[in-house]
Amino acid sequence: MRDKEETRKKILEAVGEILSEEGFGGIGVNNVSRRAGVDKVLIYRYFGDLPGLLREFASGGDYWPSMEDLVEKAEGDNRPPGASELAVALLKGYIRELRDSTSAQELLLGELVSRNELSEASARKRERQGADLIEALVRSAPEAERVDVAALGALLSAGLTFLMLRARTSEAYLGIDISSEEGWGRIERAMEELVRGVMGDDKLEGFQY
Amino acid sequence: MRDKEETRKKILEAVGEILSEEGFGGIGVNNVSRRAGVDKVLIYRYFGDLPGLLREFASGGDYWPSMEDLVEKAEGDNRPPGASELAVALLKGYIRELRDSTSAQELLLGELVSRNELSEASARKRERQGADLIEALVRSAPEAERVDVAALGALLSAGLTFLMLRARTSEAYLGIDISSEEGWGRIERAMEELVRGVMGDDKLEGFQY
DNA sequence: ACCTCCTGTCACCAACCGGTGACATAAACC
DNA sequence: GGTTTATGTCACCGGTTGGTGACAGGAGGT
Repeated sequence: MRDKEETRKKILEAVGEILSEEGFGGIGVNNVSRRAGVDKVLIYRYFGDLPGLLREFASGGDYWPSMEDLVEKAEGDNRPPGASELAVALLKGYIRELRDSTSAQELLLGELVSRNELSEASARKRERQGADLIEALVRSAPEAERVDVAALGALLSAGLTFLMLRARTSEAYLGIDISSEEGWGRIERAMEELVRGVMGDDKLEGFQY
Repeated sequence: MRDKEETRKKILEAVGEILSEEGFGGIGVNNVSRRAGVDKVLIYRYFGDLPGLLREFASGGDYWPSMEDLVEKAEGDNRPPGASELAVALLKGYIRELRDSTSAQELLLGELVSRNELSEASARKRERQGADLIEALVRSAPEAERVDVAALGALLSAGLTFLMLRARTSEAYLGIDISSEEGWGRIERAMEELVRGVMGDDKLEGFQY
């Protein structure tokens, strides 16, 4: 009868380990309990069932880059420039952060393949963060009345996310080598061009003349 | 001792049915044989093992919209306009075709979640088709020297694909309602703006003045 | 008629899945 | 000290997975 909280922590940690090492498919009562060095019946006692465990993991996890991280990573040390630069920096920060976090990738993949389980909690959490981010971007973008910033952000971040997930099992996508830094450079540059083309300084320069 | 080819066909058809009705997760020797009304040992005799069956299904399937379909659906009845209009039309055709084909979605999802199985064959097939399409687009686009058309196409089609897969398990993404036609209208319009902003007629109009 | 070969049927395997009931044991309270 | 209560252990359940060996039966060749 040592430490209930300790055991709970070990179980939750095991979920994170499996997620980042074995992937979404490795999640299961038997595997989690084995990895945590704990009897699986404790999972049922402390979390109800497997979905309950995943729900708790998803709601309490720090597996996802916070909006503050992204903004910080995005702004760097120079003063806030135009909205297009901010958007580009945010998206770059997003994709770089995501490329480093295998558990975030697995979570994303899990949300894609099946609803119910851990999907809802983590999806809701990220949805809220993302919506905040978009809202902040809309506020700082004068062209928000002209273009649908939310839809643009959704489409571009979705594209980056898909290519990231895709890179896990495939080496190329439409001829782009998404397993190399060179390929990701092309992707980032294309993203930058797209953003600038729509809300970028091209048009601002035009207004200046 | 009736018809070996008939049995093979029934098995392959069962794979397709499961894919479109139960999803990628429903694929399995037992399930396939049950649905085909056939003993599962025949799967091993005729296809070696499960990966072999999936490989054969993926290589022989017509589950994927051909490039001709897309171009046809894209061009409609007016003469080929600018490259940006063609690109927009192609992407719209792609996403509409994909939204209708649940088996294509499942295949895509399967490629994302695990390599090896049916992923390689179908991925290679689509990769080839997609690369052809991009190549055709590059040829018809005078701005191909200025912008990386392949990277743009990859990013945008990836974004559309992700949102499509996402809509299967989630209702919203970054505040966009991806379960409604209204939300998809916003996505399509955003995509159109992005393409036009980079290789669009905005700039061409500018040149006319 | 006989023998061979191929198609199809059936029972079975070990390993896994999520989940449960019975029981030991150690701490906490009286 | 004795009793209660919560923590942890163990064996087991039915059902699923991918995969295999033995055998029936019908078609074709001789």
